Amino acid sequence: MTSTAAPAGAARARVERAALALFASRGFDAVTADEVADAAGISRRTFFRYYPTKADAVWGDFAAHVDRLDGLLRAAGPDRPVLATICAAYAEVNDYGDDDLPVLRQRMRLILTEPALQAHSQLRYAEIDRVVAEHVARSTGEDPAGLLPRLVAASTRAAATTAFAAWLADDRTDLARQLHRAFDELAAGFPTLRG
Amino acid sequence: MTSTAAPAGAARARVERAALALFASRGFDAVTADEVADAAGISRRTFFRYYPTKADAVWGDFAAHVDRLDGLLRAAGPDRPVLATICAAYAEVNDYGDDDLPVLRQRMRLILTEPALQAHSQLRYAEIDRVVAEHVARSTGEDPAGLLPRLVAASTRAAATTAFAAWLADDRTDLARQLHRAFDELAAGFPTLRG
DNA sequence: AACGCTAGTGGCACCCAGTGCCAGGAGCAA
DNA sequence: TTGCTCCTGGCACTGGGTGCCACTAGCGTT
Repeated sequence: MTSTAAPAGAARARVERAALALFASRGFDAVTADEVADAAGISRRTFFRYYPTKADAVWGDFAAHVDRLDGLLRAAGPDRPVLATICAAYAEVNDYGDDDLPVLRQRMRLILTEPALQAHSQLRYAEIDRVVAEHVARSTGEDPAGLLPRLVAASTRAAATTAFAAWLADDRTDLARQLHRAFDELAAGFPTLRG
Repeated sequence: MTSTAAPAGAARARVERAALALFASRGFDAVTADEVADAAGISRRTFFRYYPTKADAVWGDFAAHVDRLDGLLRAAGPDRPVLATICAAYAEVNDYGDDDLPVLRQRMRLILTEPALQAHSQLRYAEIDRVVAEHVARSTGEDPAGLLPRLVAASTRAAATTAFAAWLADDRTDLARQLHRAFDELAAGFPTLRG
């Protein structure tokens, strides 16, 4: 594997691109794993070695994503408000270059739209929540399994996904702005509701 | 169907009880749909007519649940704070008698613990979010698809599920208290984080 | 050059969730 | 009895996911 004709992760990347394209054009359920494998030039069996489920092909290397988020949270100064730190970490982790933005849009549109992917996303979100809850626990000295860390993790993740949805619906605004809008509402206890 | 030997929904209830018991004792994935059907005394085919997926057998009549929530939100006075209304509605919908509490515990433990059910829950939560977001939209005059209604729906649902988790972890407190703790934190913008 | 080791690959068979189709059978009305 | 309707169960089929095994490519050893 170390150095075949193509570099190491090339096949994986090809699979991911093929999967995204097929799912986006024909719908997640209407595309079989065989078709994705064929389009990527590998066998069905190998496809399921790259990605344990069909849904995982949409997420790419999500573990690295979570690791980056974890690193950002651990590196954040303890003086900063916790919610601001989490918002900044979400924003930075999802700060793609202009070339990769269309891919991110396609990916998020699928995840937020297709029921099967929507369901699967909960499992991925749980990994994020774990990392965020641990950060809150470190910051406050509480048990990561306690109410507050879990609540902050779940709420901020709700804010993030809502921001993603708003960003998808409106092409003109950028993601960071939507994230800040959502987190500001959350941090202030939804002042708009009282107005 | 109108009146066979047993009342109409008896078979459905039997399926639900059998499913809950089997899933709780051996794990959701380790139990096949055939086994649940056998235990309930019906055929596999009929099982899938009662519940479209194996996971749905755990949720029982969830549509009625959502309808009740919707009714409570629509009936709430407009003078009351929105978050308080939502919290009260969540509490009332989940206010079971002492006899049914063990069933609720079993159900929620499965949903929050088993990965497959965790994933499936996202689809059910989406129905709740729709109803809550519409309520917020009615209260504020905004578009139900806008940022604020979606954000409030997602955040309050996060608070509710977190309260459920805390309730499951601690047998002594009741669910309503946990719901209020979580919603109070949320409504105040997590004051504990600043203390 | 021949040997063995290792790692990735693909084919095959299998299990299980979910679905479409069709053949009964129970109840009811005329 | 006949016809209609609704529920049920059996059967076959698709598709996701997995365990097993055989093959091959690369690489170091002798």
